[in-house]
Amino acid sequence: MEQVSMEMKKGPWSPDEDSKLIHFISLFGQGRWNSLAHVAGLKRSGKSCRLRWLNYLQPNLRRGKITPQEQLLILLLHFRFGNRWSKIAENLPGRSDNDVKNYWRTKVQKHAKELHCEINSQQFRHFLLYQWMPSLLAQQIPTSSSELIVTENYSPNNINTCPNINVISSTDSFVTEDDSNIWNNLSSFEDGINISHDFSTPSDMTLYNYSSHDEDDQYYCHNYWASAEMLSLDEMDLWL
DNA sequence: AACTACCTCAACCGCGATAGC
DNA sequence: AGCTATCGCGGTTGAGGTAGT
Repeated sequence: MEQVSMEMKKGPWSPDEDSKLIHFISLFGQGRWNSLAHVAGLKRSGKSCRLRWLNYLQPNLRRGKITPQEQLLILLLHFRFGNRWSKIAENLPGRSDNDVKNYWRTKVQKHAKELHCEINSQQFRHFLLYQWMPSLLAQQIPTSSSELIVTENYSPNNINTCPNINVISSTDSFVTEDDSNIWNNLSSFEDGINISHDFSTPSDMTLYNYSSHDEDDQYYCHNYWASAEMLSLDEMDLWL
């Protein structure tokens, strides 16, 4: 049983508590959080110690705003995993499940509210797939043009299921180290989805192709062709 | 400068799963 | 097998910061 809550300190952690926790984790490692809190002389629950460590103190945590690449990945992975924040966070090095959850709540849910639609509705799903995600993608593409056009060329009726998809990330001219990491992380998808890089595409035109997956086990395929002047969107016309 | 609204994110809570006895 | 302790996850809250008026 957790220790009686009235004995426990709550609220923000002090620098002294942080350094105690860090010190004792360096001595004994993570886990056995209640014992750790006790031996460290912290008047905190084991739960509180664990949370403080995982979400704030552990090394290699990334600070600052969620990048467009990370946002895109969160949206993609949410199609795949739903509200399984820790699962999504596994694919975002340096981000905790709390970070992902906070992003979803403060940005995505807020946007759904502004659009007056349910977060899980087909309408909002289409907004994510055909407006938000292309715009995030566009932010990753170096462009000399100040004007970036996003066109929509799809029919909801053409959304097909697809059990086995190759996902081509981009040409080498656009692949940054971060991009590579993100798309490689996607290769951890199961169910036959894999990622590959296509370096044969002309350097002025990039094919972005990804799949998503909803709660009804439907796969959706999407292609983006992007150049410096234009980002066009087309629904992949395949059904296997 | 003061007030308000909004945003961010750290931290808490409840609950289910798991481990250990 | 059953009980208890602990862990981990997802949902939620609220303090503090910031932008707008």
